[in-house]
Amino acid sequence: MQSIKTPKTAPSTIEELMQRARGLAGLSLGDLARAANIQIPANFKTQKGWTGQLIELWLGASAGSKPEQDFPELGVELKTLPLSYSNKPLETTYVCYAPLTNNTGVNWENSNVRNKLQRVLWLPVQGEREIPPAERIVGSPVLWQPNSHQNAQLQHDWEELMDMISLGQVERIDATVGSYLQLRPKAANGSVVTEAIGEDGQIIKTRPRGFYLRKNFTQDILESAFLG
DNA sequence: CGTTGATCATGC
DNA sequence: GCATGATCAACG
Repeated sequence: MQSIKTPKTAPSTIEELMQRARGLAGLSLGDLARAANIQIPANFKTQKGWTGQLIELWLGASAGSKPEQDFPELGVELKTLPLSYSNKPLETTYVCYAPLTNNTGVNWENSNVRNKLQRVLWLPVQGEREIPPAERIVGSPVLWQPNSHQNAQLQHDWEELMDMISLGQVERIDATVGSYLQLRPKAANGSVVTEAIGEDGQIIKTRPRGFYLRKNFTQDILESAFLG
């Protein structure tokens, strides 16, 4: 393995970001972890976000739990994407928390979903569970922006879901609603609750929800990128 | 076997 | 509890 090192600063241009990302392609997560002196888990049962955090380190993303893009100055969100042997996504992609109350004035244009998805750097990684994390190979990065059709469908899904949330139907939303986006529980465990709007407009307690991208959608994104 | 709902680690 | 990074695993 060559003498590559983790960057100490964020990339100042998208081209610099892409060069860093392309430099990771073909390397294993074990290569990257060892070079950064990071312990490698045998599986992800207790460290589900390990890959994403490792790649963030290697690309110089600003760590933190702020609800904004990974590279705010570049307007780029970073997402790792676990792929099967046939190069299809093995998991859905988390986008952001879903606001369940105080949504007056929130629209698609100023939504967190749109902000996050305006420009995404996808970094595919082998994801089959039988491949130990250390041996999983990083793929070629894909810089994506939604085309007009994708943007329209995302907006449609977002509006449908947010309408249901605002109309007190959050408990009637399951993961089948939405064609690109879906809404699913997002919490440390089942005892975590937050406020939402109930059927009669009253405040209720419910499990926090997050927006996710369906696998079929992220698969389309990858295929389009590699078909040119 | 694919999807939905549940869950894990971390920082504040 | 919120928000980041996601994958796990029970179930239909």
